[in-house]
Amino acid sequence: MGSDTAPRHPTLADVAARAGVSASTASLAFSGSGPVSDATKERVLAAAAELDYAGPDPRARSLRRGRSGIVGVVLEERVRAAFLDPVKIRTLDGIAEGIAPLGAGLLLFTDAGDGDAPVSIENAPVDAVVLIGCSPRLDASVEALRRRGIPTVAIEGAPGSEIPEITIDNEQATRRGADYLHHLGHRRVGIVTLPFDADRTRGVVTDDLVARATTAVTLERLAGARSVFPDAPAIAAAGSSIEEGREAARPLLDLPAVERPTAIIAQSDLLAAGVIRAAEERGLTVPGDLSVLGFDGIRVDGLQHDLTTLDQPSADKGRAAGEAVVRMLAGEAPESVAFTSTLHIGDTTAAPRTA
Amino acid sequence: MGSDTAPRHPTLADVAARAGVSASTASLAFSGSGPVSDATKERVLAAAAELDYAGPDPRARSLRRGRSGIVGVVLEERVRAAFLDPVKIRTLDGIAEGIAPLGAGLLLFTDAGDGDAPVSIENAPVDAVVLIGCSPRLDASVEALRRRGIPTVAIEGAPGSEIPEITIDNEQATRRGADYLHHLGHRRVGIVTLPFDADRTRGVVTDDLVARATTAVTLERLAGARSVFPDAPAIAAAGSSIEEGREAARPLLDLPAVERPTAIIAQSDLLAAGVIRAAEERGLTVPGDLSVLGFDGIRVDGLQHDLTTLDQPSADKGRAAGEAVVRMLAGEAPESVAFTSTLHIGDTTAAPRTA
DNA sequence: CTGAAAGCGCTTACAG
DNA sequence: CTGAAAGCGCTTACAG
Repeated sequence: MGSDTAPRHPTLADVAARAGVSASTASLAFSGSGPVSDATKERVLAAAAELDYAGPDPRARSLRRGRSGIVGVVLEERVRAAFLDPVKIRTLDGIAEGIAPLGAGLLLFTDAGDGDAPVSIENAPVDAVVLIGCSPRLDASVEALRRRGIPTVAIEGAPGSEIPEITIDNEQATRRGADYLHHLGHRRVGIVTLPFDADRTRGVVTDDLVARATTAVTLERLAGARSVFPDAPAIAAAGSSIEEGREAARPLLDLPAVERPTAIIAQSDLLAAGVIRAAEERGLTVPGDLSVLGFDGIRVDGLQHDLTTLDQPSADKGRAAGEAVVRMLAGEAPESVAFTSTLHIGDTTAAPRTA
Repeated sequence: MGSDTAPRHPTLADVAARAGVSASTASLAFSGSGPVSDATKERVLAAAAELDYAGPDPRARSLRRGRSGIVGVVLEERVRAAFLDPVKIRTLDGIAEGIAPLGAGLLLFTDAGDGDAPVSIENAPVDAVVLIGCSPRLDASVEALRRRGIPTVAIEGAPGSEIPEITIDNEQATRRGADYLHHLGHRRVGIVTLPFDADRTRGVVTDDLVARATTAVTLERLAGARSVFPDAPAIAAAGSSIEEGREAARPLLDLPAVERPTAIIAQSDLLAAGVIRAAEERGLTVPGDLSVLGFDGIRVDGLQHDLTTLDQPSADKGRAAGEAVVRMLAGEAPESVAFTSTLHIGDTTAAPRTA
C-alpha cells in the first residue's frame, strides 16, 4: 500500500509529455487534421507506442466535437423482442445499409420510458435517431429528441409531428385485401389487430379503445378493413407473434358455426400464422373453412401455407430512414417517404363454403 | 446578422443560473445522488422546464463518470450482413437478454479495421465488448481492447487470448455428424467450409490455406470432419449463405458420377441449403443421390427439407456472453463457457445408393 | 443542505 | 509548424 493503486491508462497529455511536445501538437498528430512535421508526428506516435496508448478517448472527443458518430435506433419494448420479429430485422437491415456512408455505429435501445436508464431517449449519446414502429410512446419520444436537438426520423406512426416519416399505405393496402375477400364472397369477417396503446390491452376492440388509441398503424389497418366490413368484430393482440394471434383468434373461432367468421383479417403475418394454428387446432381447414389474410410479406418459420398477405417493403423503409438520417446530418432537409404494399395471393384464401 | 446565430441548447449551468443555485446543486437535483432540499430541487426542475432543458448531456456525463452505459457488439464485416444471418440474430437476441440487467444500449459495429471510422474498435464509447464469431481479425481486436482497458468476451474463436470465451464443441460435434455419415455407409465425402481468413479466399482448401488460417471455427469443424474422412476434399466458401454454398458445391458435384461425393458436410445450415440447391439443379435428389449435413440448427427459409445438422445453442451462447459482461462490469472474474451441440437427424441424409 | 473548485481528456481557434 | 489557453458540459470530493 503506497503509490498508485489503479494502473491508469495513459492519456494524450502523457504521450505529449513523453514526446516532448504540447498536447495540441500531439492531438494534431493523431487526428491528422492539421500541419505537423513528419518528424514530430513520428515522435508522438513512438511515444504513444511506448506508453501503450490506445488513442484519443472517444468520450472526450465527442464532448469536444459535439458528435458521437452513433446513430440510435429506438425500438418499442425490449431490444430482444425486435430480434424475434422478421419485419424489424429487415428494417434494421435496411437502416444499416442506409447509414453505411456514415461509418457510424448503430445503437439499439428502447423507449421504455425510463429516463434514468444508462441509455435512453433522454440521454443516449447519439447524433441522430430512427424511431421504429408504431410506438404508443412516440409523441413523448419525439418531444424529448426535439428538446435535445437530435435529428429524428420515424418509421411509421408519427402523424402530426414535424419530423420526416417513412410510411406505407396501411389503410389502402388493408382495404385492397379486404376487397379481395369481399369479392371472394366473404361477408362474415373477423379482425385480429396489433396493440392500440402502451398498455397493449388484449381483447375485444371497443369504440373506447379505438378512441384512446395511440398506435397509428393499428388504426389505419383497422380503418382499411372496416371500410369494407364496417361491422367486423375485432380482437386486439398484445403484440405481433404467433402465440398472440392464436389467443386473439379464440373468441372469433369459438363462436357457433353460423356466426363464426368465414375469413379473418390479421394485421401481421405472425398474427395470421397464429390464427391459422388456432383454426387447425379446432379442426377447421384453411382456406376451406376459414380464409386468412396477413400483413407484411415475411416468410413465417414453420408455416406450411403460402400466406395471402400485403407485402410491404420493410428493408426499403429502413434504407429510406437511414438515408434521411444521412441527409439531415449533412444539413439537408429530409423528406418523408411513402411506400406501397402489394397484395400477394397465396393459398390461405378462397371463397367461403356457404357462399 | 448580429447576435447569436445557432440557437444553442441550454446547459446545466444555464439552468443553475436561472434557478439561482450553483451548478453543483443543479447537478445533484438531476442525478438525485446527493442531499438537496425539496424546495431547491423543485426550483431547479422548474427552471429546467422553463428553459426547455433536455437533461444532462450524456457525452459530458460519460467523460466525467468514465462510463457510457453502452455495450458494444463487434460483428465481422458489415452490420447488415449480420441481420441476414439467423445464427447471428439468435446470438444478438441472447446477448440482449444477458445484459438486460444493465439497462445498457447495444452498439453494433464492425471490426473492419478502419480505426478512423467514427465508431470502431479503437474508439467506440463502450463499457464492454462482445466479439461475435470467428473473426480473422480477432487478435488485433482483442489487443486494441486490452490497450483501452475494455472488458471483452469472445463468442467463438479467441484461442490463446486472456479473455473469457463462449464456445461450442465444433470439432467433436462435426465428428459426430461425420461418424453418422460413415455409419450410413458413406466413404466419398466432400466438405464445404466457412472462410479461413480475412481474405475469405474461395476454392479448394489447400494445406497452405489451412496453415495460414485465422478462423478457429472453420479449422475446428474441418478437423472434426477429417478425423473421420481424412482425405475428404474441401471447398471454402467466402461466407455463410445459400448462394455461397451453391457455388462451393459446384466443383464437388460436377465430378464424374463415380468420383462424386455421396455426402457433403457443410459447415453451416445456409451453406448446406446451397449445397442442396446445387444438387437439385443438377437433377440429383437429396438424400437419394446425395446426403447433406449442416451445422447450426436454424430453420432455413424456403428450404423444403428437414436438414440433418448439428444443432448449436446460439441464443444460449449470446446470453452467456451477456452475463459474462455483466459480471466483468461488476468487477467479478468471468469464466469461459463451453456449450454442446446435438446431432439432429432430418431427411437430408441416408445410406448411399451404391453402398 | 449548498457552493467553489478542480478536472474528466480532448480539440480548436488564436498567436507566434 | 508549434504552443498556451480556453472550454466542451458535467460530476465529485471537499469545505462550509
